[in-house]
Amino acid sequence: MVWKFSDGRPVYVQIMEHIQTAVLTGIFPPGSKIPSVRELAADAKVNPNTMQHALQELEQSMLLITQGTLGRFVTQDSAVIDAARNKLLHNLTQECIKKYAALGISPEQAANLLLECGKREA
Amino acid sequence: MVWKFSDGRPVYVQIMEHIQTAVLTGIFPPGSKIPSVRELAADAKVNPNTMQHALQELEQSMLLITQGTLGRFVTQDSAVIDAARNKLLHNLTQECIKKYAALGISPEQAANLLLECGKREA
DNA sequence: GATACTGTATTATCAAACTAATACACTGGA
DNA sequence: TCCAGTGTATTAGTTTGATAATACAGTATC
Repeated sequence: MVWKFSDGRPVYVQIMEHIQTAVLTGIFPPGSKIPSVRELAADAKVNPNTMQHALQELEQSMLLITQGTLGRFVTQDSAVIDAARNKLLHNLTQECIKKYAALGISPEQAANLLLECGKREA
Repeated sequence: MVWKFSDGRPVYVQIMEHIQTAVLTGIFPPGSKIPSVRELAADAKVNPNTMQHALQELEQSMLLITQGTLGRFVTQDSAVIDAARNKLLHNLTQECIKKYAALGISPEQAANLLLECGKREA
C-alpha cells in the first residue's frame, strides 16, 4: 500500500481517506482481515497511536469492524459498502458543483471541463 | 458580503477563498478599492490580524495590490484576473478528476454524475 | 500455563498553527 | 498641526496535532 501524505491536513485524516478508498475499491475485500494497528503504522511510517486514531474514526462509518482482540475486519455486508460508496460519490459531486457554482460555472459547463481535462490527460 | 466559516479549516484560508471568489466574479471589480482590513474584519466578525493574514497571502497571486496607506485595490489588469480564474478552474477540475479516480470513476462517468446531480437539484 | 499477538487506554511532551491584543508608521485632509 | 484612517509589526496565548512511552485486557497457539 502506498502511503503519501501532504502537509496542511492532519495525517490521521489522510490515513482515513487512504483506507476508506482501499475498502471501497476492493483492495481490502469485504470480510477480509486488515493488518494490525502496529503493522499499518510501521508500513505508513507513523506512530501507532496516529493509526489507531484514524481507524477508530473510520469505524463510525461501519466499514470496519473490530472483533475484540482478533483484529479488524472489513464488513461483509456489501450493502454497507455500496451505501458508503454512493454517499461518498454524492458528497463529492455536490461539493464539486458547489465549488464550480461559486465561480459562476454551471454543472453542465463543469461536466464539459471534466471531459476536456480527462481527454487531455489521457 | 456573506461570511460563513466551517470549522476544520483555518478561518484565514476560508477568507482567502471568499475574497478571491469576490474578485473573480466581479463583486470586487477590477481597479476598485476594497474595504479596509478593520472594516472587513468587523464585517466577518474576525480579528483584524486574521483578515490581514488572509489579504497578505492573497497578494501573492497579484489579484490585490497594496497602495501604501491608501488601502488595497483590485488589480486593473484583467489578464491577471482571467489567468487566476483559469488557473483556479484548472486546479479544481484536476482535483475533482483525481478524487473520482481514487474511487474508480472515469472523467466521463464523473461528468455524467455532475449532470444528473445538477438536474436533480435544479 | 506461557508466549505472542490483537485492540485499547492513559498520560506526557513537543511543535506548529491559529487567533488575538497592542503598538507603530505613514498619509490625507480639516 | 492634529486627527482619523490606512497597512504593518511584534508579541503572546490558545488550540490542535503528532509523537512517545507504558500499561492493560483478551485470545490463539504452542
